[in-house]
Amino acid sequence: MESSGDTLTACMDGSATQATAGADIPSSRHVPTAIATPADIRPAAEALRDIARDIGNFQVAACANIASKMPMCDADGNVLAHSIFGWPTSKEQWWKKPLLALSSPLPFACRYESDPFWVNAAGIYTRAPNPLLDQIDLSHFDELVNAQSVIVVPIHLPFGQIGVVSFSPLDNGRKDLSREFELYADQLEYHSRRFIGGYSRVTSHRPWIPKNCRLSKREVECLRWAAVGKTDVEIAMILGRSCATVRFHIHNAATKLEAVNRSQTVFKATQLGYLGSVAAVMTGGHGEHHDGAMIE
Amino acid sequence: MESSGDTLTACMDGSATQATAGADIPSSRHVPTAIATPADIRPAAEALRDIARDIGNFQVAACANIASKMPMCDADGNVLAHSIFGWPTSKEQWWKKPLLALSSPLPFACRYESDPFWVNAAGIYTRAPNPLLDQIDLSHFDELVNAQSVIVVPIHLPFGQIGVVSFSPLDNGRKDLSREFELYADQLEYHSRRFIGGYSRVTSHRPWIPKNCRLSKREVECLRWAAVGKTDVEIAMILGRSCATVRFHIHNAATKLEAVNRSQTVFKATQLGYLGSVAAVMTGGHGEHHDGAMIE
DNA sequence: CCAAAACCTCGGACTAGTGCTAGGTTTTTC
DNA sequence: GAAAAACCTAGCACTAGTCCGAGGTTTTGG
Repeated sequence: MESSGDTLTACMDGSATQATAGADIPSSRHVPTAIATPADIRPAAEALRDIARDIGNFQVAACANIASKMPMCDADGNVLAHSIFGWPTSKEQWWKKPLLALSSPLPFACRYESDPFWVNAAGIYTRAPNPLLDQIDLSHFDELVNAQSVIVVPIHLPFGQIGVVSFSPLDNGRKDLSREFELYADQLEYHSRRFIGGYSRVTSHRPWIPKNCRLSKREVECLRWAAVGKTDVEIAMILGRSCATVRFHIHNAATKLEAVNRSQTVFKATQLGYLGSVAAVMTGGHGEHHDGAMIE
Repeated sequence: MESSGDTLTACMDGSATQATAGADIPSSRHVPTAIATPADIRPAAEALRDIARDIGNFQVAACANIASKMPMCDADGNVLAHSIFGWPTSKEQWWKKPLLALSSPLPFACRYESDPFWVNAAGIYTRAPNPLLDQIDLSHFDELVNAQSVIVVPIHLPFGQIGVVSFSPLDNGRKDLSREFELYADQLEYHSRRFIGGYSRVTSHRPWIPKNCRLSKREVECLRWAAVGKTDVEIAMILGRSCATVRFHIHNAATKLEAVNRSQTVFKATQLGYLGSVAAVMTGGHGEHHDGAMIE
């Protein structure tokens, strides 16, 4: 209990509230779950494990990218789930069952929510209502998640990457985590974010360099409609331009993003947040009540 | 100074560190920057403004979606930048200049980084190195950002939405925020995240419901290659399958995601994190050293 | 254990959509 | 007022999407 408590006091409260009064703060605050180099992964994972245990007797499960089945490993290639977080090493399909909670409804919920939440077989409990989570199928919760309940921290990262850290009570059988969630969600979120963010930074090299990717207004406008499935002809009608013009703009955007075709252009533009979210609302909508153009 | 100090002590430290010892914690901790309903937007913005001022005499600038030029407004339609954050109301192109810091290099940096950072004309300073930020052009920093330096909190949200909150010193002329960043980044990040996250939740309705969007392994595999610009023929060669099979899988994925063509399929799959990040590394790469398949 | 339901593998032909090259026009910038 | 962007247009070769079809394999559920 002391390890997590001290750390948090130091990094989240103590320094900040007194600083304007001129208190002397150590210039390099050590956050145990932060990761700067691959060598930090193991100690950071251990720190996260200890914090979770001390706070509420939780077992940790972490995934840096819900799109990948690659397990998280330390600098020497040891799987964190086994070597640190204490999940059993079942020989076959070890990643399917025990890599925890990630089998089914949890990653789905993470796609739709950025705030921490907690789950049991009866529902998903968020701090603020999110209708999208109500549609998630929890019918096989018990089998898919090795616990009666679990606290989940979704972590949305650049380039469309989604990570997740889940905390399940070692005292199995607990079905209500509302109190723990209320108390510890902020801390768990903070450390999870540091951990997953740092891990992603040091492990995934992204050599992609869209040098001059300053898309123009028209280009984004066309891309936006293309992303929601409109064809050249439709976009041309919507924007009141010729079909060829639409193609020109999209081709220009592709050049700037160093993409070879329309799909890759949409993909890269989405990853970079050019089409973010607003387009989603248009999918089922009637257009016209959208935001209009965007920052050029 | 008292308002922010008290609040932070209560919500981030006090409760957490003592809870395991059984201290009695109020069941509903009030976070002033949290937003549950549209009516909360205004008080939350005021709280954020006050916190920023009290902490380090900062002025706030916020954008819930860097892809949209729509300004953030309260429930009555008042632009927060003017009515609360205190930015001047220039008649023409008000959103271009003063909405401030958001004009140029800042949103770009937010696309590549999920951790808070601070910037001046000489560079971008992160807690951990990020090569992608070194390529950003800061040559016109002074004109584009109405300050000599600024602390930036990027906020990555579901559906590929990217928001940002920036804090610029009211004491203009300050060029070094390293100390302030060290001390306050965590707090600023916490409140910014609550504010932007809550704002996005209550303002953007996303009626999109991909009911059964459980993509199969092959489907994601094909989509992944399609997203990086491979044609059907290329994907067929890569996977050792026929061209018809590749089309079958991608068409199936499109059906599940309720997409009408390939571009929209890639778009939706990207928004949902199915193609996240891993594919980016393949763009400039030589394939094969990728993660392989993904969770089905 | 069997059956149903997914999933996966293929082929061909036709239509709609896209990529690309080569221009011209308008607007912005210096 | 010239240069540089950005914007607009057109036609042709190619690619992707659709519709038709056939079968095999793995999961699911009774």
